[in-house]
Amino acid sequence: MKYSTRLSDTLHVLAFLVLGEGQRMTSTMIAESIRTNPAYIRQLMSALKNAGIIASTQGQANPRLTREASEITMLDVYRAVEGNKPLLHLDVATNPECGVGVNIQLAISDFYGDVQQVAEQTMQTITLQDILERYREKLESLR
Amino acid sequence: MKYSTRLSDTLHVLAFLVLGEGQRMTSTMIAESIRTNPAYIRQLMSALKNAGIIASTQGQANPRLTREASEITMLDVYRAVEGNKPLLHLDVATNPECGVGVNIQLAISDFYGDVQQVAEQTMQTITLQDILERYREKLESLR
DNA sequence: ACAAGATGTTATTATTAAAATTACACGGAC
DNA sequence: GTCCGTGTAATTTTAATAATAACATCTTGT
Repeated sequence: MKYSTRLSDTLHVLAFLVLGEGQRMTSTMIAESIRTNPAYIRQLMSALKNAGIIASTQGQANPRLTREASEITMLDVYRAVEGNKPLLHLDVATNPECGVGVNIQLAISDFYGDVQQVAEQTMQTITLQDILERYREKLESLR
Repeated sequence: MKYSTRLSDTLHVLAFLVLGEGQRMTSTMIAESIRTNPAYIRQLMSALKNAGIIASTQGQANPRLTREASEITMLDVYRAVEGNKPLLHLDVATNPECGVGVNIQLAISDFYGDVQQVAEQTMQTITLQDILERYREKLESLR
């Protein structure tokens, strides 16, 4: 399949909202920056809205954060647009008649849980504010 | 796309080799446990061989670990079969004429690197031995 | 020598999750 | 009421993966 870029794209949307503060951002404008289509952007924003991260009003372009950028973590965004999708994937199609196979996958599952946990802990320490600051540093380093 | 189960499948292969110690495992036998086909198993084992984790001889079924199970980490296996594939994926197709877009992805990239690093550090602490022990615990807890 | 059965490798096809696209109901502002 | 926007569902296209097929090559046993 394709790799999912939902987290990247959604962080991009959020950063764009902050950077364009004051302006009323339409899904079409945002889509142009990401080089995708407005419907996809609206899908991502719909997920953000369900998660309580942004607010918006139908018919009118005025999406806005519901809390400070420093209070929105990468994990919040991941959960909003990827749900509980894990980073590593078990093989759930092993031979059920092979007890070895089934139980090995169960054992592996435990350790994948450990990896998932540290990844999520780290994602929880990274905020939209951090990303915006890093963005500004990138801009400055170009001069 | 499909989710990659190469890491899970390859750990499965390695565990199977240890558990069936003494017996000469053919790719066909292993494939039956994982419910897949022998050619796929041979591809995974070829990657393990290139990484120096197992040894084998052509024409003859005698794959074997080249070092103790306690010396083979989940990260070793990941690198062998997935290379440098990251867990989180940037969107590299953003609009290059939008400086905002490009630089935001660069900023995000830095933080993905942090997540990747803690995930890999954790994978490095998990050994094949750990998985085998957990497997045995799973078996016992069934009684 | 040669047949059987295994590995090692490449090429092709099928599967599947994701993004792209299309369509349209609905809301708000002029 | 028209225009432009959001919200959402359905469909199509794209791309990464596993499945499959094909075959060269090696090892052992007879």
